[in-house]
Formats: sequence, structure tokens, C-alpha cells
Amino acid sequence: MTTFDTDGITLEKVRENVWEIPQDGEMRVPARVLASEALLEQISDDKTLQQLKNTAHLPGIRKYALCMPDGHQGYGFPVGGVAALDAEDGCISPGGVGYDINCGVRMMKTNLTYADLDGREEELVDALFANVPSGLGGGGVVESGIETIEAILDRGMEWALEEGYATPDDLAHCEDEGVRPDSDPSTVSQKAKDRGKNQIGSLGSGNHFLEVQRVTDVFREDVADAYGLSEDRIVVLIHCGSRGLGHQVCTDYLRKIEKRHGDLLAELPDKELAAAPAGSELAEEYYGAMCAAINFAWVNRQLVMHRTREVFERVFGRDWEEMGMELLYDVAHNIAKKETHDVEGEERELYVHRKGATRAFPAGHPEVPTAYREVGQPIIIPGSMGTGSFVLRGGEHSMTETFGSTAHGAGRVMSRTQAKNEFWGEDVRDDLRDQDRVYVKAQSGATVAEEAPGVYKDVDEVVRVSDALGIGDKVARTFPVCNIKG
DNA sequence: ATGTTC
Repeated sequence: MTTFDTDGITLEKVRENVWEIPQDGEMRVPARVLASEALLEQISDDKTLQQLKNTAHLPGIRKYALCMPDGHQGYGFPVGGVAALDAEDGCISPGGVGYDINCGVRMMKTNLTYADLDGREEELVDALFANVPSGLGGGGVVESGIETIEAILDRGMEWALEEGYATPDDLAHCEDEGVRPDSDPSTVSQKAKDRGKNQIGSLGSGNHFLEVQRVTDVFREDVADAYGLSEDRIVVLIHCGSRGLGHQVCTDYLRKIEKRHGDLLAELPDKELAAAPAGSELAEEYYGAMCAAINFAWVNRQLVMHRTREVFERVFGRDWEEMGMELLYDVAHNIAKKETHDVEGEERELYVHRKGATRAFPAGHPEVPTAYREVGQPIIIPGSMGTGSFVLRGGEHSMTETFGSTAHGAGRVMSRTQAKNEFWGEDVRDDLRDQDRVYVKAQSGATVAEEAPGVYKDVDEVVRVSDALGIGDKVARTFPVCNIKG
């Protein structure tokens, strides 16, 4: 048997791209890493594998604790982690969702081609940067009072539709149609609401960005046709989350759960795995608050997209409808959701935690929007400023292998601190412009250094593994034209 | 990720 040994953890090769840490000690299930050997080398560089083993100790975890090909260490759970915890006798854990609740990404199409932008990149990037709020702190597309924030938390994209910021098609092309009905705004603290109310429609900082891209490759023509993608077409990618509101929800419930469920926590190998038992008051409250933050993040991305349509209208002097600026799809990659899955021949309701992992439902699944039902759910995997991004579709093995999930991005290979020592923001920006014709504009040079292409894993390899496993299949590749970030 | 340190 082929094994991979690292720091006292041995992984057994189950088959190509599938590695297993056997159940051992207090682990309730085995752990699985879905990666090539090259990616596994990188994954084993930090605490990811130990964290993955730790998550296998959670009550009610089913089948395996999973790590996607882009996995790296996070708070308690790995980023790139999928954990399905039974909704009846298991638990729910804020660390399995992450601080940025419903961090996610959406792709908007256009009928413009790269030639239409030629020579106007600078003008476009300046206009986007001037009009789409970004960076740390406050300032969004809309400023709101408490009634508005409550409505957003309660109704998500339906609020945006009522207020004229969204069309019915925008909702149809969003995971969960942009609404989590299980939201309970009363479980979101005043402090969280206060932090969110002047951040509605804002990118934030870190790895969040808005990017104008061109489609460079199509790998599956029939699926690309169904998605309306073709070579040379311009698309817009928006990557952001629930800002200070989601962060505060995570902090609030970690503290509450640590306090009230210390007995459960004492049995777990890491304090960062704090979890509320299924059926407990805090499990219900956290789920309601998390769903509210999820609704907030969808509205956030919707308002950024709405503003982007306006900017394109001004720059190109045409209506957005005329430019075909339709939402392809919006995926969440930091969420937990009650879903029903087959577990050893039995249908079980599970809290599927996807932290840095994307839902990847296959063709025929009832939750895939009608327009894409025959080809599978679109998956959007952002890469770096220098390597581009991918569109995939849910693969036929995702339900049996990963509770309907795949990777979410390239994954970092160096810390932000290390990146700032390694790179200088202005040099990164100049090189991208002069060598790759990528126009970057950011609030802070440090952010550009932190997000330099060299800090990321090879997104091609991440996507190749997803495709080879049949959990998310390659559909198209894009390359950046303009990028704005905090 | 984050009013960038509980």
C-alpha cells in the first residue's frame, strides 16, 4: 500500500487523488484528503492534517472528515474542509463555517468581447474603483437603518428584489435562490447589526476583489453553452462575504457555545472546535443567526453587482440589459446547511459544513436551477490575479464522495506577513500590467503584495484534481483584465 | 476574513 507520512500522521492512498487517515483513538470516522501528491505535499506543510483529524472527533460526524484539494489550516477546521454532522444526534460548529459567513463568489456575464475593452482598461478600472466601496471599515452602496438591516437579514435577495436592486433572474441564479428562510434576525446581536449596517454593498479587504475577466478557454462546449459562456467573452467576478456582521456573529456564538457547552468541548482535541449539540437552544440560535448572515452576504454581493452594472452603463453608454449583464451564478463557500444525504443506505438530515468548499450538485439534482438542471450546478473557483479563474459544473460523483462539494479556490502557500516581505505591491501591480495586461487598483499596496500571484497554490492543479475525481468538472477558464480590491 | 489584538 502506498502511504504518505508526515509529522506523525500517516495517510493511506485509497486510489488516485484519494488519501485516508484511518480512524484512530477517539476519531469517530476516518479522514480523507482529496489531492494529488504535489498538493498533499503543500497541505502537509501546516496544521491542516491535524485539524482534519480533530474534526473527525465531532459527535455525529458521518462517513469522513473531508479536505478538498485546496485545503490549508484555518480556525479549528481546515479551510477546504467539509464535515457532515448529523442534525439529530450530532452538532453544529461555528469553526466549521468560518468567520466570514457566506464568503462566496458570483460571476456576471456580458456580451462584450475583449476587443470592446481594448485600450479602455484603465478607464474601467478607475471607474470601478471609484464607485464600488472597498477596504476595511464602513461605507457601502446603501446606508441603512435598523429596519433595513432586519429586512435584509430576514429576506436576503428578496429584499433586493423588492427594492429594485435585483431581478427575478438574479434570484433564480443564486445558491438557495439567495434566501435562507431559516434566518432568525432576532438571534443576531445589536453589535453585529451595527457593524453591518454601513457595509451593505462593499468588498472589504484581504482576498476579496472584483475582477473583470475574459474567457480564455472552454473545456466542455455543451455545458459552456448552457451557461452562456464562450471564448473571448467578458465576465465579472465578485468575491466577498458578510463583512463585519458575519464576523461578529461568529465571534458571538463561539463565545456563547464555549461557555454553555464546555462539557462537549472538553472531550474535543481543540478548543477551536466549539460546537452546540443538535437540538440545543444554541444550535438553533447559531443556525438562525448564521442563516441571517448568509442572507446579508448575498445582498452584499448583489449590491456590488448592481453598482457594477451602473458603472458599465456609464463607461460604455449602454443599458446593462443591452450588454447582457446577467448573473451566471452565485456560490457560497463558507456555510453550513441542513441537507439530506444518503449515509450507508439511510437518508439522514445533516448539517453539512462547507468551510472554504463549494457546493457542487450534479445534473438532475432538484436544487440546481432549471436553466442548468441538465448539465449540473455552476461552480466558480477564483484563482489569483496572475493565473485566472475557473468555472466548473457539479460532477456525477460529488454526492457519494463529498456530500456534494468541491474546492473553492487556489489556497495560500504563504502567510500575509511572509508575502509582504517577499513582494512589493507597486512592483506586483506594474508587472501584472506590463507583462500580462492586467490592470490592478487597490486601496492599499500591502494588499496587492499579500495577494500577489505567487502566494497561491496552482489553481490549475486544484481544478485538475476536482475534475479527475468527478466532483467538479472543468467547463471554462478565465483570465483577468481589471481587478479592484481593498 | 476582521472597526487587521481577547
